[in-house]
Amino acid sequence: METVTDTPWLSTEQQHIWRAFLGGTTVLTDRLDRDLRTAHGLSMPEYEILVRLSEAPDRAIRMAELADAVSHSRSRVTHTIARLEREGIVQRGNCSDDGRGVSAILTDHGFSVLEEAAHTHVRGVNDYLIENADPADLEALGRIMQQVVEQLQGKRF
Amino acid sequence: METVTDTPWLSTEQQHIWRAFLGGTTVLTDRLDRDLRTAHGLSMPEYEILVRLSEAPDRAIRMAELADAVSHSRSRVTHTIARLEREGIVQRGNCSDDGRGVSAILTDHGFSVLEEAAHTHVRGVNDYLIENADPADLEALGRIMQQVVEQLQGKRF
DNA sequence: TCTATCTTGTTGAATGATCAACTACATACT
DNA sequence: AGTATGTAGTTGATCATTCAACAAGATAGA
Repeated sequence: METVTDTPWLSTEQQHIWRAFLGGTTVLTDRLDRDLRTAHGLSMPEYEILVRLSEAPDRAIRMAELADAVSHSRSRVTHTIARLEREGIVQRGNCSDDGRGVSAILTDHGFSVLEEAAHTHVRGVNDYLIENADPADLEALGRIMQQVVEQLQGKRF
Repeated sequence: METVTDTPWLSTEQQHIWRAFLGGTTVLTDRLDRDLRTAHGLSMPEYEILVRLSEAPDRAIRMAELADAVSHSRSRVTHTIARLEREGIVQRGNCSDDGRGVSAILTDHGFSVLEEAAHTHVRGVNDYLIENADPADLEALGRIMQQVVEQLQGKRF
């Protein structure tokens, strides 16, 4: 007899979907990461950060806000920004309103690195994912992942 | 004028889908990984390996084959199996037919660890992903990711 | 004001992943 | 047989991520 605490095992079909998802995300992110690295010396998480900065007013975002935007820990963002700073791609600045605050700012050099990297990345997303998928299926993908984000975003436990 | 080498920039809608995908996979895998870690001391990549082993004849798979199955590098699998071996979850064995071959074998203890972890993992997949998605959308997800796997699988360059 | 508590961001150690170099066995060719 | 090339797996160094601990400023309440 079933109780509410029983584990709801996946159907065969659901297992196939889940494995395709796992395998697909792995090979896709690996490939996009590799393309960016070899052509521009940028990892995908780094690229994501630069994209956010490039879109922000003054190309600057506070560390905590940036961490939330890309769903990384604060510590991770600190380390990543430190690396990017060493390469002259971003710089740090203080916040006027909050004495604790630190902003990451995209430099001009960083912006041009990003502009070049964007070609590689967008071409990859297009070729590996979008090009081979039915547009209706892509919309379904968007709906599902949007739902996942809204459900889990920010919830650590 | 456009040429064949121009970068095909994404439409606004495609950008939304892509960002939802990135954010969704990040929070989903983070959450599933955290659940497994806190409850069973296993990472998700480790869990994936144990699942493959549990389904194989004699609960054993050769290192290279295992690496391919989970899309990890050989080196990574070597290190991961070394860790799992230290914990008594897998053990190594030689291949009868190939002098170079090494098999990873799931131990009885490893199997029972996996059995328990499976409850946590499957519940997570169900609650975070499957439960909140339209079944037709899930099928679309499966189609897309299957396509991605087939296109990129094994291609390093 | 004084205190307690929360938030921000950083630090350094420990863990895990990547990369290049290497050993050993297998396969193919002469 | 002998040689060359390919494949399996490991190793250790380097790099990135996580985690716990911390310092400093913000906020709220007595």
